[in-house]
Amino acid sequence: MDNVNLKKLAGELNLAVSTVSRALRDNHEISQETRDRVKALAAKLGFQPNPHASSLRQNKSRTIAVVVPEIQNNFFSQVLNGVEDVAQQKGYHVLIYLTHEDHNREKDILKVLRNGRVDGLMISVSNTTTNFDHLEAYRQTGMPLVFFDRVCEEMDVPHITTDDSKASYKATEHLLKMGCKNIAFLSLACNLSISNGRRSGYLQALAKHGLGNKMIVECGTDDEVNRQKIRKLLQSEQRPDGIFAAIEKFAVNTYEVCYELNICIPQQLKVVSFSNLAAAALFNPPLSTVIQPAYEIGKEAATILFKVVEKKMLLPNEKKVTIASQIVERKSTGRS
Amino acid sequence: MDNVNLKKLAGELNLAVSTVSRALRDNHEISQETRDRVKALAAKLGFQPNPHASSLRQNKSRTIAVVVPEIQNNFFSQVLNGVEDVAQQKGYHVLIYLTHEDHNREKDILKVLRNGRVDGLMISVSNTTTNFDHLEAYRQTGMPLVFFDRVCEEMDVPHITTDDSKASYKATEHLLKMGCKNIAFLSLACNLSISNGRRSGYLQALAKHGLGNKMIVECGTDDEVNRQKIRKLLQSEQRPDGIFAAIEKFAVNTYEVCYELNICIPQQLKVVSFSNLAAAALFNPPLSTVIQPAYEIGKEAATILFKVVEKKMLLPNEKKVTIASQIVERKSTGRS
DNA sequence: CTGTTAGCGCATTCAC
DNA sequence: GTGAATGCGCTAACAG
Repeated sequence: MDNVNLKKLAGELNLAVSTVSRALRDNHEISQETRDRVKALAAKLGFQPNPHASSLRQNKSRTIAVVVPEIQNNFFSQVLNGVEDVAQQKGYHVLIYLTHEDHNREKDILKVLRNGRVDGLMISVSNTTTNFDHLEAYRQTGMPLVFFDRVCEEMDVPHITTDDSKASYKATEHLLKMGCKNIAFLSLACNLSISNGRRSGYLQALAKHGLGNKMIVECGTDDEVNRQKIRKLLQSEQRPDGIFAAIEKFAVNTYEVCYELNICIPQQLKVVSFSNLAAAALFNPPLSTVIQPAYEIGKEAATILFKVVEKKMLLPNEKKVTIASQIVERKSTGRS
Repeated sequence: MDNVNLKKLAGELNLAVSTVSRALRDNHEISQETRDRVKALAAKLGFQPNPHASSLRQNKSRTIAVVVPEIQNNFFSQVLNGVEDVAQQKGYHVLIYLTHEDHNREKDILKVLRNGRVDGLMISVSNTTTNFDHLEAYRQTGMPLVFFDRVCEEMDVPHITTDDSKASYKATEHLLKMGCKNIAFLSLACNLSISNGRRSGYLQALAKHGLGNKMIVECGTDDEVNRQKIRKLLQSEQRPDGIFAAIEKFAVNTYEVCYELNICIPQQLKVVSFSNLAAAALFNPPLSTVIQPAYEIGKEAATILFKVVEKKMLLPNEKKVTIASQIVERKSTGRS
């Protein structure tokens, strides 16, 4: 493999390596003529500087890491889309890591990244993460860090989230408005440290409207387990007339159980869910959704991360960015 | 930033840098005792070797690149999931690049990767790619390359695909079996070079059953344009009684138009589509789908790529891997 | 078994 | 304006 490098260019042009290096980086000490010659040859030979050598020398890699629980999920893939757009535009590279909601994987990933492989890291923490030492250790190295969506509120780093609590409040209120008296919340099994705005928005709405009988069912990753829990809920004595699902998956599980038990949506049960699925409109019946601004979150998080990486000052309002979610009302919460 | 490196470890332990390096890599020339001492201190100080230095020195980066048209798409995100699983297990890192179906972006990305940043590359080419010089140039550097899903058949590198043509044949035959006489195919606007098995499977099935009246409608990325084309199709004189969508998006557009025009699925129109959307079962009516083995494709492609990277011989059957898609028949193609 | 030396490719001093 | 020399942190060849 005849790698073309600075030395080779220098040889062909009878110049010093350092001159070539400077010419390519448009250093003003180099004459225009030399710059042009160097660039012409570089283009001709398809020269690409070795990124490891540059990174080693300059102690920066023009690479960021994105750590997410999963990617089989419209929300995170749209976030990644936003991140990649900004990164590509700024000439950065994006490393992707999946934790699969596993705290240990998350720890391992962060450990490996604590060494200059990347210039910065953005993460949405796993829901099994109860302890933030690994994040703290990462931050201690001085490397830029940004949280998005699933944040660690205790840490003083930029957060980019949606208005979970408010959106959740509105979604619950919407169910109440449509006549529900008895609303269950299908919650992510969440530890205390991770912000749990969705749950609190639900509770606040119930409290505000004087409905104390909260029903919170914790669901997880296993579809069959979720269906069992929902089945039990819908067959219980005080069966709810409304369900608010914290994530799309749980709404899907709810639909499945309703088909199975011949429960009519929305007549017998109204359903609303956080979801970024465009096809929710095609469901039977069309699913009312709380749509998170996923792409924007990714874009914003990346933009802020790059600002930190490039040591620009953050404006005060860039330290906690909240982008509003949007409720789309469809038949699943319609009047019977 | 008090970076801990080999030199520092060596200093603290009164050893040579090279000894420390070898100890950490479990070189058998180093005494067990020394190895233990070194490792203990490394663990204590949280030492992580600088990846750029290693990469520069060893001329490999333990990193691969995945280039896909988009990620907002269940198929590609499941592929990525498979890739990441294998990579994480093998201690590799994954760079992700999106082309947004833009040939020029694809070219730029490949150009930048032609310099040792990654040890190998897997790509599903953009549908605007008509010229493969950039891929050929990449391959010329000797770097491992693997195609998946959208391949360039002319090039002699491993291909991992699903049995597009066969699956497409079966899906079309399924529509025929359910009574369709007039089947339209909603096709990706595809150039000739990219394998177009889906279209040929459709045509073969029609030919086999003596139905010559093919109807191929080329759809694209813009939803509204697609809907217009489908609207026109469904309002035409020889309106089809079956639609086979090459990708999920087009099926969604079809449903939207059917709702709008009050066309009943499956009574007036049967619909089947390539799709990896789990929620297709919840559609109104549930959508019959051809499910591609996306996760497996990612896993297999990554496994083969790593084999090539590690210079292992490929078995003959690893050069062209085909993993079967699966048809799931639902109400959208049911008897009226 | 361990130390010394050299060099990966590049950017950056410091000379001239 | 340009060149020579240095070192980023690591691994590998060669000594001993």
